[in-house]
Amino acid sequence: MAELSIGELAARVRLRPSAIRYYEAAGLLPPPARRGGRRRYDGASLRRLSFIVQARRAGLTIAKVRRWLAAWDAPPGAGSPLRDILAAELATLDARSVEIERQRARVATLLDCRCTSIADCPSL
Amino acid sequence: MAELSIGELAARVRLRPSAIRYYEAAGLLPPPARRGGRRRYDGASLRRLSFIVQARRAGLTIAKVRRWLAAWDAPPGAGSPLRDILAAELATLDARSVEIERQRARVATLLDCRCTSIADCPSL
DNA sequence: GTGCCACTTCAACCGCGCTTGAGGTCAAGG
DNA sequence: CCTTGACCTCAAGCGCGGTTGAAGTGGCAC
Repeated sequence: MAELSIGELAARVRLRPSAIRYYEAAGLLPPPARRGGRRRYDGASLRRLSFIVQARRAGLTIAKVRRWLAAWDAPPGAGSPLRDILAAELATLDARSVEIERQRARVATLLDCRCTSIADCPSL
Repeated sequence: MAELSIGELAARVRLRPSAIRYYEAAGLLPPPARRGGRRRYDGASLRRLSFIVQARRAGLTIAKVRRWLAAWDAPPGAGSPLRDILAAELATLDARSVEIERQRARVATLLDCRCTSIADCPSL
């Protein structure tokens, strides 16, 4: 698995090649090595991409992921606000989590109560 | 608070009036009563809209919210798969929750480890 | 009456996150 | 040699979730 084509890489993270090219153009993935004009990826690319995919699935925007990776890629100690950025991300992740938990509670409530309309539900 | 204009209603849920008109056009909110051509909302509208806003903040798409409300609005017992739909929603909410928790763990890991690049992070 | 502001409709536009299509290249298999 | 298929670039298009702008109306204060 030393080297992967864009198609193989895409298959590993369940994306389409077009999405990977898009991420590259968006500055999330560095331009990879090429052979015969075609992109060749390695294990590091795969790990970075996996991280991006996870972040996207957790609801982060492309812009946030980019800022994040950029902070991470910056020379360590070069005044990078990495820890602040990460901490802020933790906070927004937690906020999302809270919203979801709230909605979950509402759904559970609706399942329990026998009211006939959301607008009239007494427990809402 | 018996009657609300669209602007007042919007203020209560921190939306813009345009978003409320959009929801109405999208079939999430029933066309309200009018006075002098202007929409007039009551407490039931407010509760329904609050529910919609919460659902959106929890990450549900407009289409899902619509299907959901539609199932809820259907005559009770008329073969409405309400409980199934709600159960499915619970599952997707839980799935989102898991993704977020995963990402949170990754972030925490990154904060802990001192690696210099995401691609090289040993604990990823 | 005359501002003025919130409201009305309708169509057009926007940013996001990709996907799709046109038109071309490259490498392998028969 | 020829086809097949994955790849390349670049531009355009799409679905979502609204926002914005134009052109007009309602109702209240002065």
